[in-house]
Amino acid sequence: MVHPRGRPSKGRQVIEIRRIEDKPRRQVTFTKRRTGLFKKASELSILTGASVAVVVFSEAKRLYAFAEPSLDAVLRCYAPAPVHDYEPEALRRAADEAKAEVAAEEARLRDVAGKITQAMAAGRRFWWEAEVDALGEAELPEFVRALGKLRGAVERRRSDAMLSAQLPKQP
Amino acid sequence: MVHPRGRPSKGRQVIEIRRIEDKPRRQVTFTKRRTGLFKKASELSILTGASVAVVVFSEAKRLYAFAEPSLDAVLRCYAPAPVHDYEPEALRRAADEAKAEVAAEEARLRDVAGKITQAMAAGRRFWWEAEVDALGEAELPEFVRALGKLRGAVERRRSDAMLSAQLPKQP
DNA sequence: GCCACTATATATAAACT
DNA sequence: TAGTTTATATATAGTGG
Repeated sequence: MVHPRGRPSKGRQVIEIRRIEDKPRRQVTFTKRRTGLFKKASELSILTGASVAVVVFSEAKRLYAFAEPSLDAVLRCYAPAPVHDYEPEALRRAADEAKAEVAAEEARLRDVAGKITQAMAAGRRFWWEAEVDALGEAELPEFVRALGKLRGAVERRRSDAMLSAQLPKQP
Repeated sequence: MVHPRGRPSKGRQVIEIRRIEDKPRRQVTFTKRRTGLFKKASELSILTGASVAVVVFSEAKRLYAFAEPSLDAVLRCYAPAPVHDYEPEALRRAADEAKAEVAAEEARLRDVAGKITQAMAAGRRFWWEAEVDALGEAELPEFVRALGKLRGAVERRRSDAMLSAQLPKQP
């Protein structure tokens, strides 16, 4: 990089906040700012304990999403604490009760989730004017793949916890 | 503001990205960064034409949301073009009918939107997880049907009217 | 709790690879 | 088409009103 005369870069320039007409520039800006937005969302969640969800639907109809707390964080809340054999009967009974409570709450939340699913699917269609067929699996963007991986992690974590706790298995 | 000695401010300090334990500081940071996040989301949408939705739940269980395009913006897309006085009677009648239909659907859709918000609030830890399950389904929720109906009706009426009025092009 | 301020950390537009 | 660099615009931590 030789810049014998003049500056090596013009540095960041002011841009008006309105649609970027130049397509390549728009694409680059989309990528950079989407990354930045997700980072900010993550930091907000971590710093303040808020739950944050961000969904971005590009002009190219690609879906990107971020949500915190992550599945892992949620699991830490819901996974039963390891129960050791040497624990007193009273403690174990308490743990069992807590577990039942968790299971009930989980079921309730899943029910809500079902309703949310429908609403979100419908809402996405509405807000972003996606074509009906765009809702198909033509593209399984990174978000979906990531969630699939997380799901795997969920099950691993659960079975690990149960093994170490020597608890009877759950669905 | 008198600071005869020492700097008037320490300026922005580096902070680790982890939970802020001091409650008042956490609250202030939440407000500032939430504002910043929404601004970034807005800019991303405007600059690149992407659709963006951001939902934040504070620890205090308060809901903040941002969506672009907004419900209003989307409705503006579907609303029929303004009808001018010099337009033929047939066109104006069709446009009026379409407008009435739009108004009715709009009211209904607002109601659904409210439900979505509530559902998201209720299930904040699980909605994205639930969405994964929905991705394989080909079901058409009532919300989508309503939109399709609305759009179909508007377009049909517009083109019918255009034909009968023999107008050369759309606005 | 909400603005204003300042100094500084961070994000990013352009250029370039 | 994506990553790296540079200079600069923007966000924000800490402070006081």
